[in-house]
Amino acid sequence: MPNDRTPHKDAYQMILEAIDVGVYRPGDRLVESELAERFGVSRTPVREALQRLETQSLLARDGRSLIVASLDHSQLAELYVVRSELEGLAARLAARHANAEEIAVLQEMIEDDKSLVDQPNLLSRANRRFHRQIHLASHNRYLFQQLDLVYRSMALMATTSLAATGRGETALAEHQTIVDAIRNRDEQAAYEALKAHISMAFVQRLKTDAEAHAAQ
Amino acid sequence: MPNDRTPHKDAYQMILEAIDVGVYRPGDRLVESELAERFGVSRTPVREALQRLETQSLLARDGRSLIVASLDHSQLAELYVVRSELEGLAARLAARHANAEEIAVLQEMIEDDKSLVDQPNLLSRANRRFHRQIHLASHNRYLFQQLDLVYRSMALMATTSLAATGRGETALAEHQTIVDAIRNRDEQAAYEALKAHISMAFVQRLKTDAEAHAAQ
DNA sequence: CGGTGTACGCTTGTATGCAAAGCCATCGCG
DNA sequence: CGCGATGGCTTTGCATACAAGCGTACACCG
Repeated sequence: MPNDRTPHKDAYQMILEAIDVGVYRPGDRLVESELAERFGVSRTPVREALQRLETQSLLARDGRSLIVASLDHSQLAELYVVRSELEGLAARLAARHANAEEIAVLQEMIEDDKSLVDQPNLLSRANRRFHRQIHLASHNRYLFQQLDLVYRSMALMATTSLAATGRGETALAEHQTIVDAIRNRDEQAAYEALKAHISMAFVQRLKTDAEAHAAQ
Repeated sequence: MPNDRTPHKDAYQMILEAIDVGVYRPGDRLVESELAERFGVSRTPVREALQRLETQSLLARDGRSLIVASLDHSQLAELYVVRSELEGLAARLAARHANAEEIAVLQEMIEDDKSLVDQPNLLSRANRRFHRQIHLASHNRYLFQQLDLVYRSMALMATTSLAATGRGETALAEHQTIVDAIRNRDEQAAYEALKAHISMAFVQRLKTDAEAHAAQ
């Protein structure tokens, strides 16, 4: 366990990270006293963290206790529909509202990320940063918040879909298309480019999941 | 001790309702011990409820304490942009996925609501039910959840925009247009009709707020 | 007279104890 | 031999006690 002696960021952050990293996987049961001991705090902050995670649908109730939520196929599809629309909206608004500095940052991110195409995990993190920057550039805090929720739910998916060979390069090219559209203030093009990007990611995920399922 | 007879639904529900009804108004500070006494429970469940409400942005931090969040003009505008897009998506998906029974319910709601046009408060509740039914008819639980969040935030707006004279009738006519589009499986028409409906509601709200502001 | 420091009180954050409710296992009876 | 009921253990939910931080007000000193 990394940073154990750190002045306890927050029970919430720690549990969230544990789920994100995969210490706890969908379906696992979370016991308050167990988590309390693991993180060296009492049950109270753990309880509060668990309830917050429950309201965000990262945890679900199984009888009386809480388990890590899991996404079945239809839930995955539903999530992508919502994500697609929200990301599209973010792109549209970013094309309308982003300032020159924000666009510059987006462009720099693409340049920087080119060196990461062979490291799926790092690329995945960079990818999140890129999308997050677009969300911010929309200058709409509700949209940002809703997209944050979507990304939290995506933490329940085990693997990154960027691990597939060639996906990294393709994704970066798509990112470039999106940034170009934003720079040109072409809202419709930005909207469509981002929706297409998400669609590609979804296709990739379905393929990856199918392979993982076949491998079992 | 007020409200002692209620079989303690939940601290969460009770505080939410108190905000909804207007017992606590935007900007009001919420003190744990005070709420605990008012609702006849200890601080622990109150704390948990407050944190849940905070994650939903109904409460905001002011230094160390929590206050009821308030919506300034730009936040209102941002919220409506997101709401508009999500409701539009819900209409589109409802046109695609709603079954005959759900459409029948929507139609019945319109008929029933015709008797309420002169009672803004009742009409407001009925209006929520109608929209909620569309959200359900989308058969997308993430969309439903996100829209639920949006409606929670709207609880921070004091008055209903349906109180304006004639707005009730107009709104019901718009509802009919939406249901017709859904019945005809015309996704684009449903999308546009709902977006137009939300746009009208937004215009009405801006007018209402302007009047309220002038009256001060 | 004004500014700064200190002390007190209010409020939040955390820990722990206690009660109630499931769940599982085992035992008894059909 | 199987099914059901009962008892104990595990775990959650709530209450309360305790500690720590922040703001404020008052007093003292410059």
